[in-house]
This record gives sequence, C-alpha cells and structure tokens, in this order.
Amino acid sequence: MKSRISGRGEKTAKDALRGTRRDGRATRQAILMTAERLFAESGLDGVSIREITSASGVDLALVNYHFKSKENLFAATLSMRIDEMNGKRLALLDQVEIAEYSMRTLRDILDAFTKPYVGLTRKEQRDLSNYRRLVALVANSQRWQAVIFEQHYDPTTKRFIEALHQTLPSADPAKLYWSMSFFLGAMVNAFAETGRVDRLSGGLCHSGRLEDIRRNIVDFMIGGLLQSAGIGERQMKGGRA
Amino acid sequence: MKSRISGRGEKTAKDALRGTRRDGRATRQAILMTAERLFAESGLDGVSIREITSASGVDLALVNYHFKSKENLFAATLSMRIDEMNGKRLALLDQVEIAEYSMRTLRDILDAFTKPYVGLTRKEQRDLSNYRRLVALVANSQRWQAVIFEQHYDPTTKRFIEALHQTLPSADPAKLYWSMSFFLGAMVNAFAETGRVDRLSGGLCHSGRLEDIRRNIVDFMIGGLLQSAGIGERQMKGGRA
DNA sequence: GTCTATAACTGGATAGAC
DNA sequence: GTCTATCCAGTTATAGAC
Repeated sequence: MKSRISGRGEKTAKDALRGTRRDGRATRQAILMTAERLFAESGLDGVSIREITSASGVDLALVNYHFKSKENLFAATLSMRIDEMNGKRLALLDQVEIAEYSMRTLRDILDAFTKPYVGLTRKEQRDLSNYRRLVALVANSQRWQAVIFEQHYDPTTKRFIEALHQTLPSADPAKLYWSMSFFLGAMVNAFAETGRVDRLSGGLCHSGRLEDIRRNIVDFMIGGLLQSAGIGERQMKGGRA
Repeated sequence: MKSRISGRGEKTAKDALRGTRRDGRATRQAILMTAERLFAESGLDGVSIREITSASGVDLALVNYHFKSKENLFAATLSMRIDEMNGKRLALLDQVEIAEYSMRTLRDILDAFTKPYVGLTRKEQRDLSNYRRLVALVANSQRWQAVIFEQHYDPTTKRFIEALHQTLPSADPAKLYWSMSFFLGAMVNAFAETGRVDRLSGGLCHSGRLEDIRRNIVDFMIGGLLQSAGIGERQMKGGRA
C-alpha cells in the first residue's frame, strides 16, 4: 500500500510468485484463502481488492477475472465453506438414532451440529477460524441474510430443528425455533474468538479452547431448550446431567 | 450521491436546513442520530461521511469539526448509548433483592439486564433499534473489543455476573462466565432483528416482537445457566417453570 | 491465465472565507 | 459554528498486450 515507487526487492509476497504460471485453480484458491482471512478481520467494506491481491501474491486484475466482482468474491468465500459444513453436519445427523425424550439424542444432535463447526482435527480447527469469524459478522448483519443464509444455511438448520422436534414432540414449535435461534447467536459469537470472555473472567476462560466451549455450549443449549419447552427432568430419559 | 449537478430544488434534506444557524449541540445530535442508523445498517466502513451529512442535512465539514474523525464519530454513537444503558441496568439491578437459589432472583437479575436493552416504553423500543443492531455488529468483531467494550461495557457486565454468583454460590465461576457469554451472544443476535428466525419458522416467530423475545431468552438463559452449573430443580426455590 | 496501464470515481480530511 | 473549495490517496473495474 505504501510505496508504489519501491526500489526493486521489497514487494515480497508478489515478487516471490511473479511470473509463476499457475493453473488458475491455484490462483483462485490463493485469493479465496487470503480474502477469507482479511474479510474475517475487517468485513467486506474494510478490505480492498488491492490488500487481498498483494497479501496473496496475485495480480490485482485477477480477482475480477476469477470472481467477477468483490461482492461475488465475498459470497464465494462463504458459500464454499458453508456447503462443506452442511455436508459434514448432515452426515453426522444421519447417524443419530432419534429416541423421544432422550438426553442422549439431544446431545447427539447438537454434537452433529457443533463438531464440524469446531473442526474434526487439530489442523481443521485452525483452518476454520477465519470462517467462524466471518460467519459471526454475517450472522449479525441484515445485509447477507437473503443472499447467503437463506440459500446456503437455512435448509440444513431446518433439518436440525426437525430432529429436535422429533426428540421433543410435545414441545411448542415456536419455542424450538427461538431456542435454536438463541443457540445459533450464542454459538457464532462464542466461536468468533473475540476475546471478551477471557477479559471478563480475568483469564479463567479461554476463547481459544474450542472443544471446551463446544461442550459448554451444548450443555447450555440442552438446559435452555428444556426450560423453554417446559420439559422437566423427570420426563427425560438419561437424567439431566 | 448521484447528481452533484442537480438543478436547484432537489438536495432536499440539506436545503431544508441550509443556512439555519444551529447551536452546534443540535448539529452534533443530528449527526449522531443519522450516523447511528447508517452505521447499524452497513458498519463503519460501509458508510461514508458524505452519506451521513447529506442524510442529516448537515455540511460535510461539520463531522470533522464536531467529532475530529470518522472513527471517533463511530465510537461516540456507541459510547453515548452504552453509558445510558449502563445507568438503567445498574439502577434496576440495585433494586433486586438477592436470595440464594431463588428462581425469582435469577429472573429479576436477567430482567434488569434485558429490559433496558429492549426499551422501557414503546417509543424507546423503536428508538433503540439501531443501537441494538450496532451492538450486534460490534460484539461480533474483534476490532472494537478493546476500544469500546472493555471501557464501557465490561464493568457493568461484571456486576451482573457477580449478582448471578451470589444467587448461585455453589456454581463454578467458569461456568457462570461461559453462560453469561453465551447469553450475551444470543441476546445481541436476537435483538438485531436480522429476520432469520422469521424465515426459519415460516412466520411463526417474529424478530420484531421484542418483549416476547425477551421473555423467551430469559427463560432460555435460566435453563442453560442451571444446566451448566449442574444445579437441579430440587435445589431451587420457586420451581423450575 | 496473467500482467500493465488507466479510466472513472469515491474516500477522509482540512484551509480559509464567512 | 458553518460552508466552499480543494487536495490527493485510494477505490473498483476493465481494455488490451503478452
């Protein structure tokens, strides 16, 4: 960004790859990865195409060549990830045996939803961190609801709500929708690693301990859901804890 | 934005107020109100100073005169609201009589936190809607955590966590912090009125019914909190429902 | 597919008249 | 306190050479 008149030998990222004929597939990927990271930090409007291309060692013009526009690139970073996520979540959900009023089933359903979001391996956990930040931004704005969420996220989310309803057939559907909605709000925020809980707790809680958070939030959701639906411990199989 | 060369008689907002010598206090306020609305829609980087001034009928140069910079204006819209909010929340919290393991106390504490956020009168409810949207954006990004949340929000939030701890003295503090964190994530998202729950539920739930949401989320939090802390219904005074 | 060059424009900020 | 005029860095996007 600074010196356009840089004496040769300091446009590092770009120089390293200058002239390398890549196959286009690799260029696309390099742009996507860098864009995801920068968008996650500053949002669509907080990042310029120039920042993305210079950070990924790609020529400025190639973003528009591969993605048509900046908005389109933004949507592409998200929908790519979301579609993968949906696949993993639904695969796990399909393995859940639904038993009515079963504590175990509730936990299995919520595990199927949250485990792929955290990442199934250590490497994947790190790899998904920018995606989770990005989702938190998008889930809390109006702007992308229709464009991205409705098409990519809603169908899978509905499948999970149905599964919860099958497990708790006497529950008021409206309460289920609200519970799921609260759960999603809590989840995207908790996994965005804003660092707030670390500060509030004086270091007692770590926003980077993802699997810890996951277990805590599943417990929290189970309690909230049952309370919302007015279902007491005696009605549940498997005990409350 | 469109026609700079507009023939006289169509720069409406600005013309209506042109030349009106205001006392500066009024100008400041006009800028703040418009800025809050536009920032809530599109975030800091999605809005230009020109959009703010032209929408509020104020001269372009006055933003920098009154607020020094755009970032500073953004912080000002938030801190003004947050400080008011803290006052109302703490005033209500001070009236809560803390009784250990009391369902009633838990509900009073959470009411004290959520009621001012929704707004105490109909008018206030509408008036706060842009603020709630803005909070949702900010709470889910890293960028403003240190600048705004640490200074303005954290001290009050800690007071509420203490109150919860006094009500549930046997609860693991870490579980309390996590529960509060999940609750905050759920709350800011739910009150941002993104419309997602309306869509997911096929119109069964309305993200605009704020008092409805408030009661639901307080229930949800109570259930989640008790589940997280491993406190069963028999230990609580006042019953679970 | 990649890169250069540039068009066409918008952005925040400020100096200085009133 | 307000407004005009202006600076100029930075923006997306594309035409056209390679």
